[in-house]
Formats: sequence, C-alpha cells, structure tokens
Amino acid sequence: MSPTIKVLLAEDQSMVREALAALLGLEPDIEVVAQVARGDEVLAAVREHEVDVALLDIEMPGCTGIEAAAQVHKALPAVKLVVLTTFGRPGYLRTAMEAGADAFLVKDAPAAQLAQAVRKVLAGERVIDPTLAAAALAEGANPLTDREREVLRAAADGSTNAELAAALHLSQGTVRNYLSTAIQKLAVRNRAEAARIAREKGWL
Amino acid sequence: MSPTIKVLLAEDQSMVREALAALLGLEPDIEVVAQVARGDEVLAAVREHEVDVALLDIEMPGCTGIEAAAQVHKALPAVKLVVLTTFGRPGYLRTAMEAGADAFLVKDAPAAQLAQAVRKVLAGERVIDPTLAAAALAEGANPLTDREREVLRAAADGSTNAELAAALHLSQGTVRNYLSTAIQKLAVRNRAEAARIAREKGWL
DNA sequence: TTCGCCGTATGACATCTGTCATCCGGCAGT
DNA sequence: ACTGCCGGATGACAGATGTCATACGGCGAA
Repeated sequence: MSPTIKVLLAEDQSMVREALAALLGLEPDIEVVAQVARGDEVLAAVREHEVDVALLDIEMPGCTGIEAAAQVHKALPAVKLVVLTTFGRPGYLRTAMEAGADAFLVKDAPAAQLAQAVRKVLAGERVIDPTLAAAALAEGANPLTDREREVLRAAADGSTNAELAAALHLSQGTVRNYLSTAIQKLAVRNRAEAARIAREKGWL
Repeated sequence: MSPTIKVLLAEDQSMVREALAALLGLEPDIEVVAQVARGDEVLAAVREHEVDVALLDIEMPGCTGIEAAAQVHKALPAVKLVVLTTFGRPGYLRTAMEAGADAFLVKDAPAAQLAQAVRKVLAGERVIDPTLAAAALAEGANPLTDREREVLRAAADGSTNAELAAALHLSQGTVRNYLSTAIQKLAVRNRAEAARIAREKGWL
C-alpha cells in the first residue's frame, strides 16, 4: 500500500477540529499531521509538514479558509485543497473554486464524505455538492461593486452613515448612494435586509 | 467496571455530529447509543434508548437544544444534560442552567473536556466554563421585556415597521416604542445595533 | 474615440426611524 | 388603596435614511 495521506486540519473550534481528527484517524490510509486554529497559520504548517491535502474551514480568525487556500495554491500548487464550511452559500463556493480549491464540502453532509473527498482530490478529482453547484450557477455572479460591498459590510453591524463615511473616508452622501444602489441591486428595501441577503448568498 | 455510559448526541450538522461520535467512541466507558439532528426529536430518542447523558447542541432545527433540555428535564429528571454550543453567549448559559442543564460547554474548548464532562455530570457534578460563568454574572439579566425581545427579534432581519406591526398585530407606533426602549436599554443608537448586541449576549 | 461603468460628490426631496409626552387598562406588591 | 410596571396606543417632532438628478475624472472596451 502507498504511504499514508498527510492531512492538515484548519478549524478554529478545537472541539470540532479534534473530533474531525478523530474521525479521520479511523481511516488507515489517512494521517492528520498538523492542526491549526487560524487561517494565517495554514501556509507555514503546510510547508513544515509536507502536507498532501489541506482541510480548511472558512470561518476562522486570522484569515478565512478561502484566503488561506489562495495562499497555499499560489505557493505550493501541488497541495490539494478541501474547503469545509458550515454555510452552503453559493458565493462561497464560487470564490473557493476561484481560489484554487479542489473540493467544497458543507458540514451537514455525511461524515463519510470527508475521507472520500480527501482520497478523491488526491486522485485528481474535484468534489462539489451538485445541489450547491446548481445554486451557485443559478444565482449568478455577485452584482455588487467592490465599494458597494465594502460599504455594505461596514454597515452590517448597525453603524450610522456618519460613522461609515468617517471609517471609509467618503462623504455621507456617497455612502448613501452606494447603499442605495446595493439595496436596488438586491431588490430589498433597506440596508439591514441588503446586508442579510448579501451575507446569505456569500457576497460579503 | 460499571456498564458503559449511554449517550445521546443531538447536533444538526452531520459531519460534526458523527465526528463527535467518533471522538466519544474512543472512550471505553462511553457509548453513543443515539444520534438526532433536530431538537424536537430529542425527548423521544432519550426515552427509547434509556440514555444516561444527553449532549445537546443549541442551534438546531425543530427546537433549540435548550428547549429540548427543558423537555427532558421535566419528563425524565434523572437524565443528565450537557449543552454544547458554538457561541459562548452568557445569556445562553443562564437560560440553559434554568432549563436544567448540568453542563455547559463551548465548542472551542479542548475536545478532552467533552468526555470529562459526561463523566462528571454522571457523578453529580456541574461543569461550567468559569470565564463564561463570570461573564454571565457580570452582565446581569436580560433587561428586555418579552415584547421588546419579540419585536427586536422580528426586526433583526431588516423588516420595516409596517411589516413588524402587521406580523405582530401591533400599531406602528407601538413597534417604534418597543424598539426605542430596547435601543435605550442596550445603550445603542439604532435597531440594527440593538439586534446585534442582544444577539451577542444571547438575549434574543 | 466614443461609450459606458466605476468611484466620488452635491443638493433636494420623501419617507422611515427614534424620541418624547401622554394616555389607558390590567395586574402584582406593599 | 396606592404605586409601579407591563402591554398597548396616539401625536408631534427631529434626525437618519433612501431616492433621484446631476456632475466630473478615470479607465477599459468597441
């Protein structure tokens, strides 16, 4: 038999991370050689442990799993990347694939798919939930411009126009213009709804 | 040695649930006898499998793990209850304890604490993160009245006053009054911020 | 090069939101 | 019986937010 597959696990919640490690540990051909809890520790750990497959959660401190994936893909293109996430947001799938991910799994898929995905990406396959792929194609690309996205993201926590203007070095009127166009593009009626919808679609 | 401890696992994300099962499966004295993915399936499963300890995630479809805990505590007070959650919100801890929980764990605690907690609650101990307990005591009780909470929860998704009034069978003015008092109690400047703060504290 | 889009900005306007004073009925303490 | 709080409501007002027209410079595509 070929040597074991060296896997890195990146996930900020230790209980989940160690549980996933226990799960993968049950597979004879897979070995978890490294665990990190922050996105910005991924690249160094991948280098140090000569990892074959990196399993990356998206929501992490430091940087997101998608950003970490992009870093690894650029520096070490041979390393396979599996992105794992709680939220099946089509926009996440899109950006993950653009960042060079080989697989995209949601955490409410059966656990068996995890080990399967690791083996498949190593064999050169791509693993994507077909439902999610369809959803990603159906909803189209992010209609928001960079600035609209920035302003909307900043507005999502309840900041007022004046605060947004100060934080982003814009005039208050401009802030309102961006939010207004974002609201129209998303076909909603106020910034809170716009933020919610954009978040759900993975557009923030 | 005494017979194995029978554990039920309630968690909606199958990958996490099965991973936690794998983790607990490594402990010789613990056996996961049932797994459910919805809060409203907990009570029946506890009954059917004569469970010793129920491990409950809070965020679940059907009903929350805290509500499930209350049901089990009322119907079968001998069953020990461990509440497990992603979010260390002091308000959650408070309501979980009021619902009869014996332990409260956050998912970013070390995995080893899980099995420990199962054994400890069975021995009659209570297991609570001391940091979180301090935070819960420090922030005091939920200052919002029932109606204020309801209105704020409904407002959190970006609904307009007219929609809230219609949905809750109130006048628009009353909706604004409740939101206004909630905003003042939370010492913030608008409904979006109020919703965010209340959510963070576990008050919604 | 011209067209269109993006980023930025202003001013005017309408509507929504938040605040405040005030009111009523019910209900729990004292 | 009185006081205070909660749920519910109204009206008036100020300020925040959303819309629209319009403008300008830059930059990429046709």
